[in-house]
Amino acid sequence: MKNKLSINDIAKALQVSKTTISFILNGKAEEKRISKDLTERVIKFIKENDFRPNQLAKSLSTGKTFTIGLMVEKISDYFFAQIAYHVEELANKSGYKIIYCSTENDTQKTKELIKLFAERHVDGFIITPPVGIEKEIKDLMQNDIPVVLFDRFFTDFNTSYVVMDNYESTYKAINYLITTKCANIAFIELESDQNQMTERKRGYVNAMNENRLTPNILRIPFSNDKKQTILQITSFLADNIQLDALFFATNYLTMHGIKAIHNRGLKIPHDISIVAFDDHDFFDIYTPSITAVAQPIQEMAQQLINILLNDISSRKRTIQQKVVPAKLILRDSTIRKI
Amino acid sequence: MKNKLSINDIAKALQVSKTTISFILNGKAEEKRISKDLTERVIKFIKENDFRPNQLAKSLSTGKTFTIGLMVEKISDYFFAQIAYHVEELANKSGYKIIYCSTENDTQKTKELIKLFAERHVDGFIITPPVGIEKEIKDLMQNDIPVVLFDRFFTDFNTSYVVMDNYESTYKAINYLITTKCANIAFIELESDQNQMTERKRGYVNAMNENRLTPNILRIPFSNDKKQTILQITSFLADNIQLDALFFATNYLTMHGIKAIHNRGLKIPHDISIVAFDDHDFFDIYTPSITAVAQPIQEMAQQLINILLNDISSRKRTIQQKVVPAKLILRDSTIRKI
DNA sequence: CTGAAAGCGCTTACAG
DNA sequence: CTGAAAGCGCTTACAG
Repeated sequence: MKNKLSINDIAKALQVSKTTISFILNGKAEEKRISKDLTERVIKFIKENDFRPNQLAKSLSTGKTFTIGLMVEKISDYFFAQIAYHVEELANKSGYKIIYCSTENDTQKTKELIKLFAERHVDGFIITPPVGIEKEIKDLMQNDIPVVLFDRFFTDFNTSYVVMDNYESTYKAINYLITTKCANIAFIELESDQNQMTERKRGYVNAMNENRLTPNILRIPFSNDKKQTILQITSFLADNIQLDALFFATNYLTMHGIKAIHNRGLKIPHDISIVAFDDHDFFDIYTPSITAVAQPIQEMAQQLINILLNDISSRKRTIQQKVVPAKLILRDSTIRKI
Repeated sequence: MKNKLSINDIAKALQVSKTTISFILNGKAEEKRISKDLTERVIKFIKENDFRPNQLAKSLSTGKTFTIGLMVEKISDYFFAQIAYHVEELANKSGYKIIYCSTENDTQKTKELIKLFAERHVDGFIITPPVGIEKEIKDLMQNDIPVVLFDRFFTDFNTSYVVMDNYESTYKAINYLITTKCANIAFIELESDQNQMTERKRGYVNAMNENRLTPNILRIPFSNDKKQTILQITSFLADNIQLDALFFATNYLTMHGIKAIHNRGLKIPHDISIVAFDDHDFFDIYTPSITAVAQPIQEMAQQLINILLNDISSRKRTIQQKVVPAKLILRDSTIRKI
């Protein structure tokens, strides 16, 4: 920005002190009892010259940047991309901008990114935490920087968060499958000990046990690529020909699982029913359409922003925890058997 | 950030001037011939106290924020979400952070957002421009702020950009359909006069004409919701039963088109072949898998960052324009007819 | 009703 | 080899 106007230039041009300009700029003209006449002259000048105060200078002196740090596992994933969209839209309304990054669920990378965002003095953080960053989160909180976790949280200490009801929604979905006469239901998940995953599994296992059915769990390593995952699910299906339903713990697993089901020449839902965790555009279009446990994305975004902005603007930090219910969207991939 | 260390505190604690601290911090110790002994003492102190300079202050005095403004049509769209992922990853390597927003292709909103980003002194812009923001782009350039457009550009004035070869890739895809003996090929597009769309259409029309086939174009209003789009395509199919292939100009149109094809009870590819512009995870999984014109997303992101960072770091602005070739990914939705 | 001055936390030209 | 001082462009407590 070369030769851009500053508050000083205006002060000089108008022969007024910059204090006065600043007050007017910040809508404190009345409060500071600046004369109407002067106020109007200044406003006119500002409009005519399209003056925009330098936000960096403003931030440096007020300590507020009106920037939120959004740290998600991977911005391009359907779920996170949707969250990013809604969070930005809502933040915008309150004058906040979003700076984002993908953690890739990498602990070390995330620690560094938190520091980088803190250096830039973001006003608050929205984070899907990988394991092992408890200390960094605590540091932020001790430094009085608002943080709200989402998608998952730490069970061993208290933070604000917005998560889905992973246990309940999975539990219900499995029970639904059972009402359709499925009995051999497998649970396909990522190898992860984060609570969003363990809760889904707990919902599955409890639903199965309560119905005197035997849980059957396939764990896919994180390091797998697409092809490996498809192969692994394919051979799992070959080894478990009794299966009549699959519950996929993430939407990407569902995508790969569908390929595997094809490889085995099985028909959905006739030979095997499937339910996906996390909805996706795709599931509605696919033939047959796919039953899914849908996260209420817009509501989650709204909660995240509410909690965060509220925390930013209030003087004392509060802990707020929201567990939002999911919605089981019934489609054609689950059908009554026999 | 309460009671955080500043360069002043360090200067006091170590009984050195802050000038010296600043030099050491910026790796200018040797250049400024600071004694090794002092340098080490300072570095040690910084490490021990985990001192991180306030980037706001730094930016205010240097004029550099190491922030890039990414303005896309909609961050949650598959294509833009992928671009966002790669752009951030690449920018990160050079110490840049990304601040993003969705323009929704709204001219007025975009103008305002450009100003908001400029106020924050982003070092450069990556923009998918809606129509009518030529003046704002020119202003940025005149103020010596690097801008690179992508996905589309303005034909009436010179800017840096990275776009796909929309004409050529569509032209080739249509010709491919013709080699599979399709003759009644319709082109389904969004009502848009932006060049990425008009170029795709030009590729279609030329390929048809050169083969003495009659173009048949369906334009979907921007304002349509999902349901309306599906209905519109469904009735188009009913009115044009001679069609043996559809080319969809965007991946969302493809999704809706597939539903419409289902509604009509047509089988892909037996009754009708389809080709999508823009690839999507979904297309590979769908049965039948969908032939698509794939944008080389990672390459585009790389070009965007190369051009922008190069422009940021060089003193004189350059105009760089890259037209990257697309790849026609043949899958099961296009099959030789008869 | 309005302004001079200090401060936010850095950088850097200049001086010795 | 090192430092005092001015400056980046704002805000705000204080004074009159």
